[in-house]
Amino acid sequence: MSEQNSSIRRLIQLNICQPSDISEAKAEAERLAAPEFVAKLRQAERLFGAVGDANRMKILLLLSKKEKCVCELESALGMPQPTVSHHLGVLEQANLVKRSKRGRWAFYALTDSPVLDLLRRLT
Amino acid sequence: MSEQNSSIRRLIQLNICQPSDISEAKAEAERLAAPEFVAKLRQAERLFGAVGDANRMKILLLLSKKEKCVCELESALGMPQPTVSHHLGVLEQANLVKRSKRGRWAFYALTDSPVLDLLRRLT
DNA sequence: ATCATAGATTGATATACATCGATATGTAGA
DNA sequence: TCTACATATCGATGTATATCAATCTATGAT
Repeated sequence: MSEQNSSIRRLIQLNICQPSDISEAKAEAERLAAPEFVAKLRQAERLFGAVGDANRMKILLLLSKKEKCVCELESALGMPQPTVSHHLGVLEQANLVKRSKRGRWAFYALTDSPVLDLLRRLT
Repeated sequence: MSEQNSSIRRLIQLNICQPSDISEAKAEAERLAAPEFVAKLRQAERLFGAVGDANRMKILLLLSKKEKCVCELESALGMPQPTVSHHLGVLEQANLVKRSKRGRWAFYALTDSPVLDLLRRLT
């Protein structure tokens, strides 16, 4: 609340920013560091981290038209099954896809996350 | 176009999916692998990768009210200056913030990216 | 019950990335 | 020009994550 470094004292002296700016930022930072908020950030990290990979984006876009099983994705993307499975796991943890097992097959379908709308806008 | 693995042949035989599904997925996958699209994916990776970090999200949220210089962020977040500078660099590369140098200070302000709207929705 | 098979998990390896001390760069004031 | 200083960059280190061969699990078919 009080320990300001010299740079900031100078910022205030030179009227580049107001003391209120500094204390407001400190207060906001405290809010961002609260355990409750940290949990939200972790979830957002998982979400953004999950889409932030080209191969997973490809998977999401492939699932846009219709749900698919692992072997379909494996074949379409030309990547080994464990790799596909791994990425699907990450996407599932982030709640971007949901799995439904039917017989031997595991079908993955998109959930309706706002992140997916954004992904489509961006690509 | 033709080399289907046995799993897929069985999927079709059992009428779990149509051959057209497979060829459509292949076509879509080819589109996703095109150099032009790969560039888009790389840019999206940079963007999602940039927001997909708790510290950088904190920075973005702190900048929401008003642009700030490095030392303000350093003080508010209690992290060393090179770390803050590094994160701001990542955010700048992703076009999420823009830098304006004023005297000795470097002020960073948010751009108006749709990702930021999403971040606010999620937190 | 046994076998074949779709997919998950494991484990090893490589690569990417966060962190942050040390140092370089550029700017302002004297 | 010299000094102080805000920020950027470098470099070393630790940690996380992608990839994929090998293996395990679970399910359906015979």
